[in-house]
Amino acid sequence: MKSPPPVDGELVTRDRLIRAAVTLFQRRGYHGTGISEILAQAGVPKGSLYHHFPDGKESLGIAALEWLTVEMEMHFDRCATRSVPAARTVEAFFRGAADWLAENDYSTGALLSVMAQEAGPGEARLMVKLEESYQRVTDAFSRALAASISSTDGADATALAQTLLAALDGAVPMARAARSKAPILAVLEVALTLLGQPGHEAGPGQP
Amino acid sequence: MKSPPPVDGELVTRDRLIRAAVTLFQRRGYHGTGISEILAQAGVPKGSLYHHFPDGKESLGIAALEWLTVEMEMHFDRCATRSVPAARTVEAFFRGAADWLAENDYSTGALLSVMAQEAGPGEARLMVKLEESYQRVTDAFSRALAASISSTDGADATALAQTLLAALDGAVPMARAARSKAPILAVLEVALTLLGQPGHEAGPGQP
DNA sequence: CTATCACTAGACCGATCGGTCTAGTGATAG
DNA sequence: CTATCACTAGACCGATCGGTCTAGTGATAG
Repeated sequence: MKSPPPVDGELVTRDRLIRAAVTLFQRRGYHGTGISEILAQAGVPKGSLYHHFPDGKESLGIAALEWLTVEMEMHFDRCATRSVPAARTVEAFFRGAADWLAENDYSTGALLSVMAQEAGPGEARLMVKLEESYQRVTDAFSRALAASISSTDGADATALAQTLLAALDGAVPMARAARSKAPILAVLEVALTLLGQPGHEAGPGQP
Repeated sequence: MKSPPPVDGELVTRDRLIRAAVTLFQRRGYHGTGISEILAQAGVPKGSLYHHFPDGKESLGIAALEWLTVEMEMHFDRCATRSVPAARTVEAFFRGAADWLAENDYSTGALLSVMAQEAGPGEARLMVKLEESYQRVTDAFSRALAASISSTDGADATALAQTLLAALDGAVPMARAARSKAPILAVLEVALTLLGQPGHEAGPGQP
C-alpha cells in the first residue's frame, strides 16, 4: 500500500460523487439522472467515477443510500439520547422536510421512496440495499419515538415509526406537485393527534 | 371528417398504449421506461403512438395519470354512494393495494408518487397534471370518508384523506423493497386506530 | 534517482433514447 | 370508380446513455 489517504484527497472526490448522486437522485430519480450530470455536478471526470465505483451507477446508488441512511440514523439517535418527546421529534422531522423542500423550490424528493419505486429486477443489489436502508431508518426512528412514548396507545413504536415515515414519504411528492408545504403540514397535524395532542407532552428538553 | 370511430378501432390502439404506459410507469418509473418497451407491451408500432400522442412521451404520461385518476375517482365514489363506513373503505383500499402488489411479485408501485418524484422543470405539463390528479384523488377519497365519519374526531375528512393516501403511497415502496405486505398492513393497523377501533363502526353494508 | 501505485483525465464505444418522416392501407363519401 | 382521410408500419435520425480503456500525473517508498 502506498498513499495512506492524506485525509483529504482520497475522500474528497469520492464524497463529492456521493453527495452529487444523493442530490440529483432526489431531484430526478435514479433513471432520470445521467452519469454525466452527476459528474458535472461533482466536478469530477469519468475515469475517477469508475475508479472509486468500479461497478458503476448501481454502486453509486448504493453509496448514496448508505450516506442518507447514516445521516438519518444519526439524526434520530440524537433525538433518542436527548430524550426529545415523540411529538417534538415528529414535528421537527416533518417541518424539516417541508422547509427543505421549500428552500429547494420543491424540486427535491424522498430518496428511498423514489429509488424503491424505480428499481427493478435489473437492479437487484440496489433493491437489497433499499430493504436494509428502510429497516435501519425505521429502527432508528422507532428508537427515537420509544424513548418517550412508553405506551401512549396500543400501537407499538415500530409500527408507528413505519407509518409516520410512510406518511412523510407519501406527502413529499404531494407537496412537490402542489409546490406547497400544505400537504406535509396537513399530514403532520393528523400525525400529532395520533401521539396525543400537539404540545401537551412533557419531557426533558435539550440541554 | 371521415370515419366516425367504429367504436372499436379508434380507441383500442390508443387505450392499449395508455394501459401499457400505466403498467410500465408503475413498475419502472417514468424515466426508467422506454418508449420502445411501451410499444412492445402494447403491440403497437411507433407511428401509431405519435399519431395518437403527437406530443410524445409526456402526453402519454398525462394520459396515464388521467386514466388512473378516473379509475380511483370511480372507486371512491362507489364507496361514497354505498355509504361504506370509513374504516371499511380504508381497509379495502390498503388491503387491495397489498394484494395487488403481492400478485405482481412486488414489482409494481404508486403511479402518482413515482412520477411526482421524477418530474422536473423539463416536464412542466406533467407536473401540472400531477397536481390536478392528486387533488382529484384526494377529493374523491375524502368524499368517501366524509360519507360516514361526520365528526369522528377533530381532523376533517380532507386532511384525513390526504394523510391516508400519503401513508399508502409511502408504504407501497417499503413493501416493494421488503417483498412483503407487512409494511402496508402495519400502516393500515395504525390508520384504523385513527378512525376508531377496527371493526366497531356500524353502517349499511353493500346491497 | 527510480519504481510503484492511487488516482485523474477524457477520448471513445455500442446500445438505446425519444422523436421524425415517408410510404403504405383500407374504409368512407361522393 | 375515385378522392380523401384516419391510421398503421417501420426505416431512420442525432443525442445521450452507461461503461471501457489508454495515457498521463504526482506523491511515496526504497
